[in-house]
Amino acid sequence: MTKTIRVAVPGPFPEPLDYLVPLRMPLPPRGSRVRVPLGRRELVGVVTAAPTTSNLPSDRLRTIITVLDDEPLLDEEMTSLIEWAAHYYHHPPGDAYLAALPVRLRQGQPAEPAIESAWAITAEGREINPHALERRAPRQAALLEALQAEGSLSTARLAGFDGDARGALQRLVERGLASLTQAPDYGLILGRGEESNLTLNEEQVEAARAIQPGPGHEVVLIDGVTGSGKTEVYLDAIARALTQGLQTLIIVPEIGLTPQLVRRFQQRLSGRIAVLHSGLGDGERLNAWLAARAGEADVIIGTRSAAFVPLPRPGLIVIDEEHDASLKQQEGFRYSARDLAVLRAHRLDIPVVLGSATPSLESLENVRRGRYTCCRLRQRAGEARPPVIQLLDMRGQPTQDGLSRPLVEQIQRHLQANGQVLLFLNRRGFAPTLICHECGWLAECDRCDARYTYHRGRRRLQCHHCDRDRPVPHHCPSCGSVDLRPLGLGTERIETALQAAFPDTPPARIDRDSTRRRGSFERQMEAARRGETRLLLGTQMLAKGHHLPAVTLVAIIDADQGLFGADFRAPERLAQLVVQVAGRAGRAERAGEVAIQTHHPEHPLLQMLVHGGYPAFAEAALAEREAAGLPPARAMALLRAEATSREAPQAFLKSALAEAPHDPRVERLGPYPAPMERRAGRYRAQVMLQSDLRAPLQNLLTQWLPALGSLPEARRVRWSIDVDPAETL
DNA sequence: AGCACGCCGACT
DNA sequence: GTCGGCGTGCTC
Repeated sequence: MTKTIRVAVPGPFPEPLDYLVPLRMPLPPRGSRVRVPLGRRELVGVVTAAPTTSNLPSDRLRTIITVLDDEPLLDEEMTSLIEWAAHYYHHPPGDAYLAALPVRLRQGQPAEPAIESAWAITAEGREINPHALERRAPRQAALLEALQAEGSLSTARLAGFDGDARGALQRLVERGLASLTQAPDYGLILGRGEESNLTLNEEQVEAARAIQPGPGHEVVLIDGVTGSGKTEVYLDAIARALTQGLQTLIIVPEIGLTPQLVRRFQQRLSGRIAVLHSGLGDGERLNAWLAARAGEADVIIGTRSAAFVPLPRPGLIVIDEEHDASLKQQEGFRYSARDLAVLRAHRLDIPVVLGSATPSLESLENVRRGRYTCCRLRQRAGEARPPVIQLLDMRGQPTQDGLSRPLVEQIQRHLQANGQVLLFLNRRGFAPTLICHECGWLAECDRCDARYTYHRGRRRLQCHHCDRDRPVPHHCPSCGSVDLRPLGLGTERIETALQAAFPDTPPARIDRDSTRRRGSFERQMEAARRGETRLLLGTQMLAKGHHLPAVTLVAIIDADQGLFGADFRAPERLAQLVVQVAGRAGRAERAGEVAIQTHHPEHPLLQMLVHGGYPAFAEAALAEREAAGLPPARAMALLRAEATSREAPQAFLKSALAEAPHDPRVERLGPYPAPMERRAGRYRAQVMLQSDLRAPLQNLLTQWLPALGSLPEARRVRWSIDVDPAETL
């Protein structure tokens, strides 16, 4: 009798599909991969169950092609985590399963690490004096000497020897002096476990004490101002996990996973470290993942997708910069790495640490409700004093390409005092658009409800919302005038203005355009760290986690764009940005200054930040969300739709809403057009669902969504659901 | 999602 | 007469 198994295959299937396993094959257990036929394709899927019966008659079931893993690739903890996430985020389980695996495993390649060949010294080889060989076989002698010193030589190491090293080694093998060995190469980094030269201060000791790796679940929020040494607290806790023989998973935002951070972990921790980031090749990713699964890696540092790394001996999970929006996947399987990590820690019964200088309102709300323990770190290292924030009122001020007089003078002062200045503007290019001075024509993208950004260096107009890129017109397409002028501010323009204002201090511009080349971002930051660059200017990239100890002045060129954003989280983002950027200043003995240029100095958000800092802002923002009935006070989900016609998304959402089960506890808003209705040639609209409690909203979605696919209007749109959206755009 | 089938328009 | 456009439907 043949057996039936349930297989999660990639595709829009709400449930795994059933297949037969022929008698000659071993029955693959839950969590192992199989290759299966689907239509006329062959796919890799993950076994989720071995049911006794199928919903379909067995003559309609097809037979699996091969069993790819005899042992489960994913243990029960992983399979149930993935299934929970697929259910919670209303994403097809097959896609969720495959998204959780490294590409190579998704493609059906064996779950085996790279094998490294190496030549090892034999007992006999140790006894021989290499010089005895020297005359007739100098190459063998050199290699034997190296083998005696190093124990073994990897293939890569052979490059350091002259001539035919392989041949000479072969000779040594024949003489029984060396042997060819094969060992898995997980590509792990070996920690050096060096002692710290600084001791934890009182606050840090208390925070570290709140984190007890190993059995016992607790969520610890480390609310620590920049420079307060959050990382030292992590390192202390990770070191204790290591001594207990337990693994630590550290999740950091994409931009925060720098070589600098990895070096620091390597220097201070004593275990074997696996790093998982986007720059890795498929093979390296697979190795790191397998190292974690095999328990070979003691510490795993990774970005969002590392939330799905298997941990056979888990002891601790750390989420750094827990407020960062990049921890939420923005398309496809829209999971939050932070929320999943907290869930995992709960299920594994281990502690999880959330760290941030500007915690998310979600986490602060959890602290308020007593779900999370909060440790505050207010003391900055080296007695550095908190920066002084001041608002520069731009109203009626003459400006030179966005720089007001007072700001120019302030920069001057800092440069003369041998300080370092960092200017921040969250818009790259020269100007956000080009305008005709004669008729007012604006360079607008024809595929988006947005303007072209003028890039003067490249002499192009570029749309930052789609891939459009075109030459700058010589004259106005509307009236023919040649008087086309840049309108608004971008980093290129500020760079020009700085060059003019400070001819003796060349500015370094750091944005996506200037750091396109591989490694150039790191190089520029390194130059800044050494103090070679005194004047830095850049976007978001500049704000995150890079230590620039000599910065004395930080300027935010334009705070106004963040004050009036369409997204309800825009103020939160601005506040976080201001605080993070401000944290770059005054880390050494000098107190830093922060200058914020704005046309709305009286704005309550800015006032709050200047006078009460982030805690005051967060408290006010939480109260506001409560009053407005927005997250984290209430649960939210977004049904989005997009199509090439303006009507189709609206029509789909309308009939979708008509199908929605009625529940007075779930509020519905819309359909309404997305804040930027047209993007990359597609019109977008959405429906917002909100509820005081998660459960009714979840239940409604569970009942509602399966029916949406069969709506006639659904075929004219691309639609998706976003649970706990990070952005409502 | 991917891939077939099928039914209408312009072309070697 | 065919090549190919993308609407429609299915995959255990």
